Amino acid sequence: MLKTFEKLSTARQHEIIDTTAEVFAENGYHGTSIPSICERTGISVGALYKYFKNKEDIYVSVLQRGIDIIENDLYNEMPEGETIYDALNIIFNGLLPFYDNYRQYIILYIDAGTFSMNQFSYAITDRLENLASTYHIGLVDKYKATGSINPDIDSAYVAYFIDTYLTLFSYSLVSEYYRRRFDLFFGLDSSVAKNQERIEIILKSLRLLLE
Amino acid sequence: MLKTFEKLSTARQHEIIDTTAEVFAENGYHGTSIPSICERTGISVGALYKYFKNKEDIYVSVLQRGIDIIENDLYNEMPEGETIYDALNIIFNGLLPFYDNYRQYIILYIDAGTFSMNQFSYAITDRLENLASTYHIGLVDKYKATGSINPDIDSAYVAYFIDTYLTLFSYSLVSEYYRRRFDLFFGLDSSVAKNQERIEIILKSLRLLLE
Amino acid sequence: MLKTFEKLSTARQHEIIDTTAEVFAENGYHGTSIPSICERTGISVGALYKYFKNKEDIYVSVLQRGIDIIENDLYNEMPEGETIYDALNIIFNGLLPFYDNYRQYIILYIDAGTFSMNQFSYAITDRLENLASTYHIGLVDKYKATGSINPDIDSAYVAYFIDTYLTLFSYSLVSEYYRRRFDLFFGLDSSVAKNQERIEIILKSLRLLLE
Amino acid sequence: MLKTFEKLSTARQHEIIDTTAEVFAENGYHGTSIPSICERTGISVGALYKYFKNKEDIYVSVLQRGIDIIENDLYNEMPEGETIYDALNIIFNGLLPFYDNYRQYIILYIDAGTFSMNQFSYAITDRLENLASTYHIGLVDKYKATGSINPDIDSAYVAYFIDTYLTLFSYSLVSEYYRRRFDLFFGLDSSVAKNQERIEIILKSLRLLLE
DNA sequence: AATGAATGAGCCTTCATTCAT
DNA sequence: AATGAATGAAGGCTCATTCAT
Repeated sequence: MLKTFEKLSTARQHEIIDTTAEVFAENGYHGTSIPSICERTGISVGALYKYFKNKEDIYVSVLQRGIDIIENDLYNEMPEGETIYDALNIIFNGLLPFYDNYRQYIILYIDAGTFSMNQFSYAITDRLENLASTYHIGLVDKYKATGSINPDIDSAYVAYFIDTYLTLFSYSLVSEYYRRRFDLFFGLDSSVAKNQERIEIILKSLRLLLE
Repeated sequence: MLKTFEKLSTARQHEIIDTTAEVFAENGYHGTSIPSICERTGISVGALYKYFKNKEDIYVSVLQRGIDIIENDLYNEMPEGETIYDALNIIFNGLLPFYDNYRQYIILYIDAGTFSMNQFSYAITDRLENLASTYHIGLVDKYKATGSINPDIDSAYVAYFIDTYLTLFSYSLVSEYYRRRFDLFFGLDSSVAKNQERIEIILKSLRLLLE
Repeated sequence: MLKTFEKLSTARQHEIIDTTAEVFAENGYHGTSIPSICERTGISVGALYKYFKNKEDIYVSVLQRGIDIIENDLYNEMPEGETIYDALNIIFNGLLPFYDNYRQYIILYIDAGTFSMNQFSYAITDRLENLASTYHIGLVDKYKATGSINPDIDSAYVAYFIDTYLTLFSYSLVSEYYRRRFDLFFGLDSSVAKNQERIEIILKSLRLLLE
Repeated sequence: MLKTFEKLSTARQHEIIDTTAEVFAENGYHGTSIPSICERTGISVGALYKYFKNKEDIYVSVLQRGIDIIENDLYNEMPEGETIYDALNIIFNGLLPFYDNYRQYIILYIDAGTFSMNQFSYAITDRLENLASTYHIGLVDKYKATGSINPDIDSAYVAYFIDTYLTLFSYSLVSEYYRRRFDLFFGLDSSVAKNQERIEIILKSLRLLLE
């Protein structure tokens, strides 16, 4: 027999989880109360506890949904591009609409790296981390083949480099802290700088160091 | 009139704050209770509220102390080294003893990048972020002068690159999440890999991309 | 129109009530939840509330069934025996199989004597208490007639004496408390003593004081 | 350092526990809510949880106090009396003022025999049960010595007999159920019968069967 | 200056009961 | 007739903060 929650329409399930993710993103796990989730989702306390076992189960479900989204929206296909820089351009720009729709998941993704969230690392570790390393190493290998990157360099090094910049750029999209950190290095004024501008700097940086 | 807390000996002040930092690091801001701080520090509730205005004030004081330590222990002087790689070797290895003494502050430093901690950004932003960018740009400039790095490249790019790797390595010292992420890229087994090994990979990576 | 519950086969009705009685026996009235009853009986919440008005009604139905059983299984016929001691031997030993099948009702019978269950007294008082006194007074009168008991003693005194020992023995079958109390008086080791042994002590006791 | 509760005056401690005992007696363990205890004792929830670890701890403390009282008020000294019947007369009548002051503890004492309270038997078993058996066996032995009771009968049998009648009389003082059971046997009208009358019947009963 | 007892709002969770399907 | 999703009050317990001593 299906779990109660799984009997809801997929759209409704997503709506509930995405909204809940927002609340967790805004306040953190411990800072989020069950009533506040109920209020935002329009679900009664009783119903919520029919849907999920407890607060931890709610959080894990949110994290799983986040990974699903990242998997489907970000890592589903390799971008087409003449050189790896074209490809990276597409990837970085692709983050912007993702950010518009699902910024809460980027936030939770940062939270997941936090020490006090270690108890949840089991819930994301297996799937998410593999995803990024596999994807980026694949990307590098692909462009090694087309000659736009030096084939003598171990792909892992390049892939880690790219992933790192991508990760910190994602962080900067939602965290004032990471945004200021970036802007400070490159002399940008955080209150007016545009993400487009930041992407250009990053791409230039990648090019500079990879070529 | 002096704040009550400041009348304590400096050593006692540090002892209290460092211990409190541990508790916050372990449980996060919302997950930390005042009674748990009192228990760990051996201070009575009444005294704690004489020392600090409220929970938020305690947290801010902890963050300030963290920056003091980082400033004094990590960024106080440029390492001596023939090439920039020698210098970086010293810097990365210098993190290990720092980690032994003050890992709680690294954890709090990660927490600070979290969205739900944005309310505390003001308390660290001004000092800490400047510190890192100034230091690393200075470092790069210094070694540009000695010729061990290409003077045509804008120092900001190199400095950001170095700072990024340093930051993520710090994170990996305390966060399972970041540790696994790194290990996954480079095919290390997280349960046995040593930090020394990770530092070598990072230094090789820096060298590879900078030379 | 018949109550919905009464349209079920008698066997099914008994099955449901006996199982529900188990749950109430294990956890007490307030400690028993409707969902736990549904789970154990395999009945849906909706159905349960079609069968019974509310939790109180369920409990009362269980108590009524308990009295039915006691009436039919324990007090339906006088035991045949040469002397009253033979008869009592049969009665006490008859409790053991009853206990195997319906221990939950003995438990509920103890609960019923509890102050906080006074609200349910009405549901059992009228039938159950009369049953025991009538039966035991009848028993005594019968054996007075056969000469195995002194006819000058008021039957009520003897009957109450017998009923008391029978009641406390029943209690000891299900309650650790009453079992230990008995064993302590007679120097038995609760962890190994057998019910057969206890019955013998009781019968000896009755004989000693009645003869 | 003393527990917070133990810093209160003994009178206040007793006041709190005795009142709490009343609430538990009226509603049973599961039927009693923490707020209801707070309301009746005039203590705040926070204070209550400073005094006691949790609900179970409160209950156990109440049980312990009950045993203290029983020990000091009921079993502290052997009654003086020419024959054992004089002594028993004193004992049974001694229950009446005890009942006036501490009826709640008699109720809890009944509850303790309940199956769903088995989890608490550890808290009373060791002290209370020994108390009664030791006392009554001692009583019987004493009067065997003075010749008012047949010295050939094993004291345990007589003591258990006495204790049983005493126990059920106590029960009848607080439980409608046990009161009616007694009255039914002896043809009393529960609505008008006096305890004095019941004591006389019991004493006559003891005399009848012991002599 | 220091203590820790006291408060009661708020936490997570479960409950008896209703009602649309 | 039967299901089980939904409700929200109430459960036990912890918390940040105050204040009398």
